[in-house]
Amino acid sequence: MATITIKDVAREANVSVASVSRALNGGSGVTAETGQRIREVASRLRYIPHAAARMLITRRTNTIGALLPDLYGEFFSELIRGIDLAARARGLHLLVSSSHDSSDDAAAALRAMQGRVDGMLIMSAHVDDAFLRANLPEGLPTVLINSAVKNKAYGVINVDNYACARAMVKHLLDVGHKNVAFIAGPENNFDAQQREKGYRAAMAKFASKIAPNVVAGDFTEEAGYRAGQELLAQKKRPSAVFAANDMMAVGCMHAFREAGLRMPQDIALAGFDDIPVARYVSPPLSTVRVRIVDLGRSALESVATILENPDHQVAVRPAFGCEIIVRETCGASRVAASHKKSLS
Amino acid sequence: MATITIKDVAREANVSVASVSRALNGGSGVTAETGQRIREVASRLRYIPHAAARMLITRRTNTIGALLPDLYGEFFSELIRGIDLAARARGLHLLVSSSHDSSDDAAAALRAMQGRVDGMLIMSAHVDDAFLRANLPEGLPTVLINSAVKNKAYGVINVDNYACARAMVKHLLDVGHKNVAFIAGPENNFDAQQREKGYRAAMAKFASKIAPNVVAGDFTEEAGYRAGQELLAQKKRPSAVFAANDMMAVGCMHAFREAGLRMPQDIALAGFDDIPVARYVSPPLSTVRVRIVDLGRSALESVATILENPDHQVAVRPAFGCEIIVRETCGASRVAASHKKSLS
DNA sequence: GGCGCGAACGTAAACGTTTTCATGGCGGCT
DNA sequence: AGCCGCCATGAAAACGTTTACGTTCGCGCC
Repeated sequence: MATITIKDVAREANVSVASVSRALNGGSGVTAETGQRIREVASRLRYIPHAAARMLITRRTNTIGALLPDLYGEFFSELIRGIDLAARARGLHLLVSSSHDSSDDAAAALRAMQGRVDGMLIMSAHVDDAFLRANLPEGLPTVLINSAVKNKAYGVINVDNYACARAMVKHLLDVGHKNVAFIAGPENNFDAQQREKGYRAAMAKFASKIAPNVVAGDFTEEAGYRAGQELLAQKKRPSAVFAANDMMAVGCMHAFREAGLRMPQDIALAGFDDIPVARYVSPPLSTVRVRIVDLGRSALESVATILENPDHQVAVRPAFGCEIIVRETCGASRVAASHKKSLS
Repeated sequence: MATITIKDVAREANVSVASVSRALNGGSGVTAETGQRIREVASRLRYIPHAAARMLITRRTNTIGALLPDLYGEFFSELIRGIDLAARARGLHLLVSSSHDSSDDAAAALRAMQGRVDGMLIMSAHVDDAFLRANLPEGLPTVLINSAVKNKAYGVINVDNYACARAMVKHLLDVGHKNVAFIAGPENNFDAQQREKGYRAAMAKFASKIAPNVVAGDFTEEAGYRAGQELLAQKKRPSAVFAANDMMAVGCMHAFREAGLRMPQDIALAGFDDIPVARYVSPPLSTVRVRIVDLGRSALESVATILENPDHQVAVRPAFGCEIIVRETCGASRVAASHKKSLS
């Protein structure tokens, strides 16, 4: 209970507190012999430096804050895992604040972290330039994850939604589908916007004769279900549907099956995210996978880099790649092989 | 850049630092008028108290640490969400350290948190009584999640795996299956042990003529697949199989389907956890659901309670209940209704 | 042998709060 | 009118480190 301080160690080892500090930190400035003795005493006494006192004088918390939105399960845990892994590798601590749903909520969470962190990792839909300027102390190293904000003051790491969506649409066209429709995500969602842009770009480039066919959605299974019904009701039913995320694809799948359609024979389907469920629906869903662990890891390394050399201008990390996961719903030829692989 | 301190506020408001401190914290001991003026100046100057300095003098970090193992995605994020929600409601911060796979790893993570937290939330397979005594400073409020450790010094919150497994087995017996087999989890896993005990208890009580039939597993899909094959190779094939978790149930399902068996007509199947995938496999998997968010929330409240009145003896919270989710694989009669409900 | 220099170590200031204690003023009671 | 006590306020100590700056000592070189 009686917390023991550096003074206790100093007294027990017959040295001054300064020497104890030197021995335990740098190690330079003390004899190898005394250093040894001090360390010995310290561990015998189970001395643990008072973190707050150290922070106070050092002006370093060795902690990074992570501000995350109310995230879908799988994505969240993978992201945290990546961040945490990288943080521990660098001896940094991780202060998290997740599941805030309003802008005010996020602002409060952000302010609460003030002074407890050396840098911030922020991922949130509510975050824009004004928000950051209002709630972030200037000079605090900050990296934005999946954000549309473009400001020299912040690092940004984004998934290359545009290129990935484009690639998936191209794939669908390549395997023979002409009339590819798209189920959009929430309007104000940056990921969703980029994916839609990717869809439109691919259509414009590789299927210029077909008009883009976009129906509304909001990333929920429910919306996917409705969008599926809407697409089936169209005069000219699309031959393939690309949903802006897997949840909507799953909902869409229900609508198709309800209508008695087989996939991919009657209609093809693809999603985005490769959530675990994608493998287990039947037929297994073709989708686009993002390496989320790497995203988190990279985000942390980025903020750590800024931390280490503040002069160094904020490096905008290259956007992250994804990979096309070919399962059964997209009607590609190499179905069997791909499916087996994805199960192993 | 120039961080502004309480002194700056004091000077600007023509008061002493003591008054500023009082005005910003308790509010008592200072005129309403001066208090107002001070708060005004503080917010104009965008003053934010230096957390470390406050911790140093207060000996309170207002932070609790969470030590978590390498957890399966869904479970992890739900748990964190619950913890985080409760923490923010109480104005506490959350320092997380996850995905450590060895005991040494966990010890290092634990030690690194020393002095940065007021209390700990620990969930890990590697944690036993000796480990805690060696790595945890005595007197640090600690709550263990899903742990077999019984020590008056720590709070413990467990899922009632035993009762839930027992209930599921009873359900399988109730709907007419006689010969219920069990696929076990890892031997050293506490959850797995409890679930197996629940299985054995239910069999002993409600199907005393049938010998328990347990095959080995380790919570992976792969193990479930092998266990499924093993069960099919038995002289007398079981009429129902209860897997210790959903992942193994899914693997088992693959084995059954590979053998041309239909579920539930030819053989029934049930899992544990209600991971999202359970709804999407076909046929949808009957399983046992645990309210993980509540588990996390409750764990945090528990440690916060200890924090607030240290005298109060550590309350061992009652174990958490679960619910039986009846879908299609268990062959119960009310399939349609239940399925519809679970999708809504 | 003295002088200077570097290494080992000690002293004390500084970090930004909270909190205890002292001080002064003001109002109410006798 | 005088005194007591309360309340707002200020001064200063304390929290446990790190680090700049002295001080001492030993050693090599002139």
